[in-house]
Amino acid sequence: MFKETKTHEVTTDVVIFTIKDGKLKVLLVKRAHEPFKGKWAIPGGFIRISETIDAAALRILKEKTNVQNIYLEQLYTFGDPLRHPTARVITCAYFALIRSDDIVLSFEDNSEITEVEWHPVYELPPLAFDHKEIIEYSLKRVRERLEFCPIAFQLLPEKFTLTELQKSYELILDKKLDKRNFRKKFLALSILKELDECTKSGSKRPARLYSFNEITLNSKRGHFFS
Amino acid sequence: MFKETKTHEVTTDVVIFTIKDGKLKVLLVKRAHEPFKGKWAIPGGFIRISETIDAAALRILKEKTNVQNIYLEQLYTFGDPLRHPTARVITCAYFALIRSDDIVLSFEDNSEITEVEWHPVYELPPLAFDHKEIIEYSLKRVRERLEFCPIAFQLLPEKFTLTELQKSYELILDKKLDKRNFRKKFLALSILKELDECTKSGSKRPARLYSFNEITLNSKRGHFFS
DNA sequence: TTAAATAGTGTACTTTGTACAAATATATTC
DNA sequence: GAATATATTTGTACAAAGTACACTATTTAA
Repeated sequence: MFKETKTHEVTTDVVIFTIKDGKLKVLLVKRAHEPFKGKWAIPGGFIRISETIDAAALRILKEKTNVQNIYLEQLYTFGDPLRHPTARVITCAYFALIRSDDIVLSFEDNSEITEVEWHPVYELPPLAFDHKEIIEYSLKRVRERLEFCPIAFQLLPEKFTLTELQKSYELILDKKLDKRNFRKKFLALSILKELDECTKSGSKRPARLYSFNEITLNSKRGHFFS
Repeated sequence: MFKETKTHEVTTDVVIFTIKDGKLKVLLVKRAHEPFKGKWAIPGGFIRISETIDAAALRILKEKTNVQNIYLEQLYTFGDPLRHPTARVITCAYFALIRSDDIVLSFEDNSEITEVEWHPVYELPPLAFDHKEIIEYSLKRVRERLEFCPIAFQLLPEKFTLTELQKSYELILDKKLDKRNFRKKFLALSILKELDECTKSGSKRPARLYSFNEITLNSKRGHFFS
């Protein structure tokens, strides 16, 4: 069925989420070579022999987006012997949340890849390997996190309106939320700092701007205050 | 610092919990060889080239305890380059919950190990590698699962009293719970089947026996009804 | 029969979540 | 500058879930 190799190869793949053009999107790269040449895939690469897995995931992230200091959490390790058609490759998957503003996607002269692009997570193209499963699982995890911890702020600019915050929740949970209840809950949490500024009205009534108070995140679990 | 190898080695280690003698315990094995010769460790082994990671974890579990069909969940993948003193070994850790009755621990003529024993999780000996961290993290995970899903039944015999059930929660959470509230909550969940039997009074007033209704567990997340 | 041990039970209060509709502030346009 | 369109903002009543808390009942053993 597949070529036996002496050892496993170990990679890390990173599902990178952002909100862009009013949609929840993931970063995909188009593969230059077989297997799955020309297919879209989530960015990934081999873990180097002297680097931690976290460091490898961060390196992959940085190669493609040039961002650091963002929410990055280990998701799950996928190791079906048949997930790669020609070798035994175990991948330790991560997911990340970033703000898409001022991010310039890049290849870094990487001949492995012919394109890098944001794709709406609810309208994905056919994907290489088991990457569809990995994205679905990371979406599930992000939703779970959202229940306990306002990680959505990783997707928002420094200053944001309550409507923008709610919109990010709705995009991730893929359902409408009640405006009054959403505000009540968030204001009760006292993790929002009400600013003296308002939107300079791109349209209609200006909205109050908020920022997040400092939050200590434990990336291994994603709870408040570790 | 450590010998460079061409590739990573990939293992799986399994934290196996049980309740025995009124204590929450984990299964440890004593290592026969270096590194960490003579030190206690959680059972583990290399993932074979054609087996899934789940299958490898299950194999390790079966080698030591001869049980199957129990709750086994992937925990986290630990990959610090310094976690193993002489090689680069990435380990995909799992945890399992089993009933300790009628379990015969075994080596299977394994020269890697000189002893197999249950150890109270709150009084651990010095452990090999990063196994202390792995056990601590799995304890944290078991506690999280307990909030959503009655996985504690994996630790109990087929028929049990509410006091026994509560005791298992108290051992895992490491705190006392209120008897009335505990009972109210569980009976409201309607996942318990009240039996017509009582304990044949090993002591004092006999207690009603219960069993669990069939529950569909999704081991990747551990929620009710997948 | 009495004492000791464990099993079993209910109520008031607090907190959290949910359903739901009207008034307000600005920009645009006529 | 008046009217209109659009997005912002606000509160209350009800339901559900969690928490604190103390006494009675049944059995065994002395």
